[in-house]
Amino acid sequence: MSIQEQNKDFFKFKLIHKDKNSNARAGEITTPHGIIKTPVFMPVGTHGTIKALQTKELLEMNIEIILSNTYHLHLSPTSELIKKAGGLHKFMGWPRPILTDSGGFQVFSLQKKSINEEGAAFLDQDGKNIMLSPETSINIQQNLGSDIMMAFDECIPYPATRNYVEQSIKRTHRWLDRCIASWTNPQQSIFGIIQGSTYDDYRALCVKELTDRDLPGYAIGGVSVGEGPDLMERIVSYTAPLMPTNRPRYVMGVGNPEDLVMIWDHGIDMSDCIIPTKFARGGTLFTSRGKIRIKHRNYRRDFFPIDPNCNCYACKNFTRAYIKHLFDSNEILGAILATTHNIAFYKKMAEDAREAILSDRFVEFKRNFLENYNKNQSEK
RNA sequence: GGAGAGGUUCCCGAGUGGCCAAAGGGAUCAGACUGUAAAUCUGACGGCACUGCCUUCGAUGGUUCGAAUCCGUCCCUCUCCA
Repeated sequence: MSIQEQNKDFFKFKLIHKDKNSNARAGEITTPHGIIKTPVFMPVGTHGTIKALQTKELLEMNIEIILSNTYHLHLSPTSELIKKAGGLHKFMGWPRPILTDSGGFQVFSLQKKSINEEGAAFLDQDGKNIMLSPETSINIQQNLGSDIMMAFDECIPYPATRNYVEQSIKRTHRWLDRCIASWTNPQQSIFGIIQGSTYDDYRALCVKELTDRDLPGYAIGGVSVGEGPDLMERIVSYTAPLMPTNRPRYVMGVGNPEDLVMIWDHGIDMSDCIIPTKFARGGTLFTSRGKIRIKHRNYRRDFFPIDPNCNCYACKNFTRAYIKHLFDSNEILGAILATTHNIAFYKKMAEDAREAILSDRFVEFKRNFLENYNKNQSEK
């Protein structure tokens, strides 16, 4: 019996509506910790916290699901400790759904590592050896108690040769079977990850291999690894239609606001990205008129909110001049308000997209969004 | 009044004869960031007709092929003793 069949009492995806003029779709995911309306953007909380935000603020913003990370929580404080604390939800005071990445991205992003059939070996900052395998990754994620676990994969760097990609995806599929074999808790779903780099046939092969396993959800991985926006869209637009319509489709690690409307257009339901939180801490804020760099001199006497069209706490109560001042003074509240706004902006985007899809206006929504979003840039 | 220490590019602060337009911080300005080793990182930061030239290391006058660096004089700060 497949994982999907075994955990269908705990995990459901309902496709509510498909936009008539695009591939965009609106749905609903039911998990043990609550319902997620799609399309959804998942803020990233690698270390068990969305940097600069309190969980109560995320709840107030109606964030429905967050992402956390196997690798980092394994290093510290360890998944055993979190299990003792009652699981990650309880440990971090987050009652809603959590998706955990498997550590597969760290196989791509961290410098000191090696990969073999067994798994991936990392050298951590203290020079300690860290081994992550399909079994340890799933075991850690089960200790964390996330609602959605990601299969342990190799996120293939760009560019990659056909030969490398072929060897890598075969190994990732063997790893997937080992992940499935390690799975014990029907309340936790496992999503498989489609790799294949920029090669259509390998992407298609991965979709087939994964759907043969009948998993509760499927993700497109190995994008936003340096291939650029055009290739990313090509991969997503080719791969998404091959994916089952009755399962959530997740694009990992994406992206900019432009990327989000792009992937939604191609029928993607879920995505996550560090951009809104990380950019916020660097002073880049997203608005309906494009990005602004709040540290720039011209915001010194700007007494308007970050985005006049935004209803977030930061925009309702503070001016650009004040937030610039906080950044200039290196005050932590600057990062807090900036992150609050960026997360609210992404949340509103997803809500607006969903509303548009439900009334078959996604194409118009996307056009209007991009037109406004690019205005700022062209005015400069 | 006496003894001592010191004045360096926006600020702090290295530099005691050439490799010095002058280390390193800070500030400032700009950029980057896509399943987070990031409240981080990178670049610019005297001027210009810019593989070179000009101005700059308290002021001024010297020594020297060559001075922020050595010498004279002056101005100013700080510490201690009266």
